[in-house]
Amino acid sequence: MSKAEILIIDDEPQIRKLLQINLESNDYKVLQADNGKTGIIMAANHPPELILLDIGLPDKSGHEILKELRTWYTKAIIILSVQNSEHDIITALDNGATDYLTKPFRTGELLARIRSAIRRNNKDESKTIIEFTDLVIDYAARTVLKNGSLLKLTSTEYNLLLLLSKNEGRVLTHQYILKEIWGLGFQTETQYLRVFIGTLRKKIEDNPNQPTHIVTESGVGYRFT
Amino acid sequence: MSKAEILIIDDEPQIRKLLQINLESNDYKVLQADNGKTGIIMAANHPPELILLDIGLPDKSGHEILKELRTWYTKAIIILSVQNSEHDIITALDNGATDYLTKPFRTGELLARIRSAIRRNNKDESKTIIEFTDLVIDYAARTVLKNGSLLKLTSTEYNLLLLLSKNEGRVLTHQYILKEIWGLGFQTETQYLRVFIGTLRKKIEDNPNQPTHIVTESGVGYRFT
DNA sequence: AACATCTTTACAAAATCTTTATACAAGTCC
DNA sequence: GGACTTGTATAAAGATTTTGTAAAGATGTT
Repeated sequence: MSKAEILIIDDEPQIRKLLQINLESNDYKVLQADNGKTGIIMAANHPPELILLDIGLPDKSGHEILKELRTWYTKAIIILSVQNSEHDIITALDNGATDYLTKPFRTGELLARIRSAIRRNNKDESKTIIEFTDLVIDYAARTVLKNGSLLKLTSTEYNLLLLLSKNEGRVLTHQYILKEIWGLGFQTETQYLRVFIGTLRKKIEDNPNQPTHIVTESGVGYRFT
Repeated sequence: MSKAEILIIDDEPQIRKLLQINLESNDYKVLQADNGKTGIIMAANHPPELILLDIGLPDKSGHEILKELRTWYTKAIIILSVQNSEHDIITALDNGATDYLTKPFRTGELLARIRSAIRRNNKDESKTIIEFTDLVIDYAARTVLKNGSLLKLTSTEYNLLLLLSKNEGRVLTHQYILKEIWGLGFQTETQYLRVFIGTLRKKIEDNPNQPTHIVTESGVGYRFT
C-alpha cells in the first residue's frame, strides 16, 4: 500500500517540522513548501491527497492561494489559522476549504481531521441510501429512518438534513447553508437557521441538548457527523 | 370497472375500424388518431396504457414519431408494419418499440401481444398482484379489493393508485404524478390531484381523515405505504 | 335524458414558515 | 467579580402557504 501524500504550505519552519514529524509517524508522505507560489507549483506537478494550507502566509494572502488551487484541485484542503480569526475561517470555507484547524492544535485532532477528509475524498457520490449509526437517509425515496421508524420531516427540514448529510464531517458556514436552502438574499437570516437546526435536532438526536449529529461550530457554522 | 386505454395512430380508416371493434369487444377503451402529430398530442394530453403505431404514416415517418414519443412516454408502444419490412421493424425496436405486428394480422395474435405488453408495463418485477394490509391490487385484472370486496374505481382513480402503489414507500412529487397520469402540460394542475387523492382516500382508507396508505408530504407530494 | 366522470370554483382546515421575545453560555472589559 | 457583548437555543405568536372537501358546472357515454 503506497502512502498518502500530504502537502504542507506554511512559511514557519517550526510548524512545518512539527507537522512533518506527526504526519510521517502516522504513515503519511510529507511534502513541504515555504511559500504559496512554490506550493501551487508542487501541487500542480504532483497532486497530493491533501493540502495543509496556512492562511496567514507572507507573499500572497493564503486566501488567494486557496482560490487559485480550487480552480483545478478537487481534493481536500485543510486550513491552518491563528486563533480568533473567524472571518478568515469563514471566507476560506466559502472559498472551498474542506476544514480548518486553529493553531495551536492538538495533534490528535489534526490527525482525525486529516483521516476524515481523506476518507471523504474517496467517497462514492452516487449512492442513493446513506446510513449513519442510527439514521438512514434514502435520497431516492426522500425518506429518513431513525432506529427503523420513519421520521416526519417538513420540506425545509429534509432539505437541510440532506445538505448537511451530503457534506458529512465538513463545516458548512451559516451563509452557505442559507444560500443553499433559502436562496440568495437570505444569507443574513441566521435566525431561520437556528430555528430549523433546533427542530431537526429534536427529531434526529437522541438528546437534543447534547447533539451528536448536528454539531455547532460557534461563530462559523454547523457540522454533520 | 375502469378500462385500459389504447391509442391507435394509423392513417388507414379501415384498419382503425378493425382494431377498434376488436379492442372494444375485449374491454379496452380505444382512442384514435389518423396522423402522427395528432397522435403525439393526444398521448401527451392523456397518456394511454398502450399505443399502437403504424410505422408507415404519411406526414412524418412513423420512426420519427416513435422517437418523439419515447422521449417521455414510458409505457408500451406496439408497431404495425407491412410485410417484408424487416429493416423498419429492426430500427423500430432499436428506437424503443415494445413489440411489433405485421399486417395483415390475426386478431388473436394482436390481443395476445397487447395483453402481454400491458402486463409487462405493470409489473417490472414479475408480480401481477400486490397485497398490502387490507388492499389487494391485481394489475393484470385491473381490480382492487379492500378487505375482500371489490372497489369501484374510476379510470383515473385506478391509474393514480397504480402509480402510487408501484412506488410504495417513495415520495412522488405533484409534478411527477401529474405528468404520469394527466400528461405533459398538466404539471401545474395540482388541484386535480387533490380532488382525486381525496376520492381515492375515501375509497381505500379506513379513516380518510387519518390516511395510512396515501400519506401527504406537505410541499412535496404523496407517498404510498 | 340519465348517468358517470372529470374539471373548476370556493372556502375551511391544517401544516409550515417567519418573526418576536426571552434565556443562556462564553468571552471581554472595567 | 460584575456589567456587557456576542453568539446560540427555544418557545410561542403571527403570517403565509399548502392541503382537503364540498359542490357546482362541463363533458362525454350509454
